[in-house]
Amino acid sequence: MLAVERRLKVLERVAEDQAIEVSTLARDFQVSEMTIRRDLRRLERDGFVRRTYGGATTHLVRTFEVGANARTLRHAKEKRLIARCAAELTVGVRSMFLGIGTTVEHFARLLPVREDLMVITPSLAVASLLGTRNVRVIIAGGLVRQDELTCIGASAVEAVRRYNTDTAVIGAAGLSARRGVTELDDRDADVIRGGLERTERIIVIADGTKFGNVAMSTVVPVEQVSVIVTDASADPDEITRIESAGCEVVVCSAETAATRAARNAAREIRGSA
Amino acid sequence: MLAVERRLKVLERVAEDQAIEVSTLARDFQVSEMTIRRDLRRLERDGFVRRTYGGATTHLVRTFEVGANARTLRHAKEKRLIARCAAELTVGVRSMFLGIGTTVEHFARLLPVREDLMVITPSLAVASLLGTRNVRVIIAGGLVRQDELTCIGASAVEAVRRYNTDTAVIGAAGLSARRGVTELDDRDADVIRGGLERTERIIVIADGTKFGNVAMSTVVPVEQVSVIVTDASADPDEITRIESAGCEVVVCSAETAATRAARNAAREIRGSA
DNA sequence: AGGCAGAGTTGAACATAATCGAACACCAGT
DNA sequence: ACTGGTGTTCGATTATGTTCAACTCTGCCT
Repeated sequence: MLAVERRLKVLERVAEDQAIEVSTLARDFQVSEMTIRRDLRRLERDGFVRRTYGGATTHLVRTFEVGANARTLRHAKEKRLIARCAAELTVGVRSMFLGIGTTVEHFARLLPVREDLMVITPSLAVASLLGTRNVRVIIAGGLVRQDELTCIGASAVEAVRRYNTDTAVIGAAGLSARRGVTELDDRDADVIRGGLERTERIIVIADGTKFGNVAMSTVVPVEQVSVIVTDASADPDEITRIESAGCEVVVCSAETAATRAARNAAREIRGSA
Repeated sequence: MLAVERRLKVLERVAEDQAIEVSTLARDFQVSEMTIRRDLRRLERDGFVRRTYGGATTHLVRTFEVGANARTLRHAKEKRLIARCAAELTVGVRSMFLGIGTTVEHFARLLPVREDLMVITPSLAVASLLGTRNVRVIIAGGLVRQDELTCIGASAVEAVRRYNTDTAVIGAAGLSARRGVTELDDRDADVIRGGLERTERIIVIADGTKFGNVAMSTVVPVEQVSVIVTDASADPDEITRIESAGCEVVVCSAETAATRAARNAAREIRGSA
């Protein structure tokens, strides 16, 4: 195989899988890992892929798939689990505000696509994810935050405040009964707060490690949150405190997800018959 | 077998397989590799194939079914060349409007990063590309067009019209003296037109295949365009017509790009010394 | 939390293999 | 003898593989 041909195929694989390992490519193309690294370096130089430790990801969709970076990888299993549970809570919702962060991105990936669904978000990653599928997406607009690729600033806040939504699904850097839902970046917090202004129901999705954390900016107190979806690793005491503040907490487990998946599959089969 | 006959068959093989090795051809035609190289060199000179290390590929690279990435790869070499030339025209520019399309994405990839640069764009891809680097990016906002991931609609138009820019760099689906810069989607055209409203200089980047094309929506007549950057494959007659309308046309060639690269390298070496 | 060890990954440097093109020799047909 | 095509040789270039010290990540231990 020609070198150029291989490079093209490597790019094809990266684009297909969103993220791929050097070792896998080396095995599949029957060349040394060093060669793959050189190919990837070249593709990166030309801006086609993004190099990561041990592999590469597509440039645009950096956060789409597990393996993109350490943060996305972290608790990916839990996040997917949570995202799947949360997706079931939004059946029938017509308009949604989606926040930012890897958990929300997982949610966006697992959201069943419906043509009549309208989504507004300040996250470029979420917008890209849903925009390529059959969902009407509105992106906030405004200044793009460098590391997270989220829209921030006055015009972003103004944009998200214009829309009335049935449900908002947001992530959280910290989650506690005392300080509520907190974010690390106050500019992000401003925008999310704006998105929550005209929504009927707030769903927070956060893995267990976020419980008890307090980040700098409070987005919303738990009293205003309808449901928090998390996994079994969440601190039970904090859950109790949050629940006593009047906020429902749903703890997902692998079994319930599996059960639900089976049920959904059965429903689909019935539906298509 | 006659030499001309063999050359024809070589071309056939290249077209058939998209990419093929010199060694394979030499074996199949029972001639030395040197002869095949001479054949390929000749075919390349005449524009039929593209020579690569160890073989040759079709000029149109490959037809991938990878969605957006396939399109990005088409004429990628020309687009990179054009993008690199255009990047040199924007040295010192402080604020820029960037349009949509793969050529503009290439431009965004190859744009030298400067912290004092401000970019406004309706393209999620461009925003993602530059947002991860050290550039201040403003994304238009509004409805996200499904297949292209561009911001469209009234609020997107409104957003891009708010900013004053030194230079606008846009692509084109079609480019002709009669109909000017044209786009396929009128909603995209509306947004781009908005972005051009408050700019001092309009640069159009388009590979040669766009010359003479007319797409549905006219974005801007050539009279208002400052510079068009293209490659050597552009129709010379159309270039003449456009130039007589008062618009400068820069035709990039690999040599000038190579020369420039060498010059830049020399400058860097001198600079770092 | 934080430090540490070990496994895995990286890129530089060097070695090897494949490929390239220039130059020259050869051959057939004119 | 001239021309166009071809094969061969050889130094230069390019691609690839290997080794190794440095680095990164992860999980374990405190």
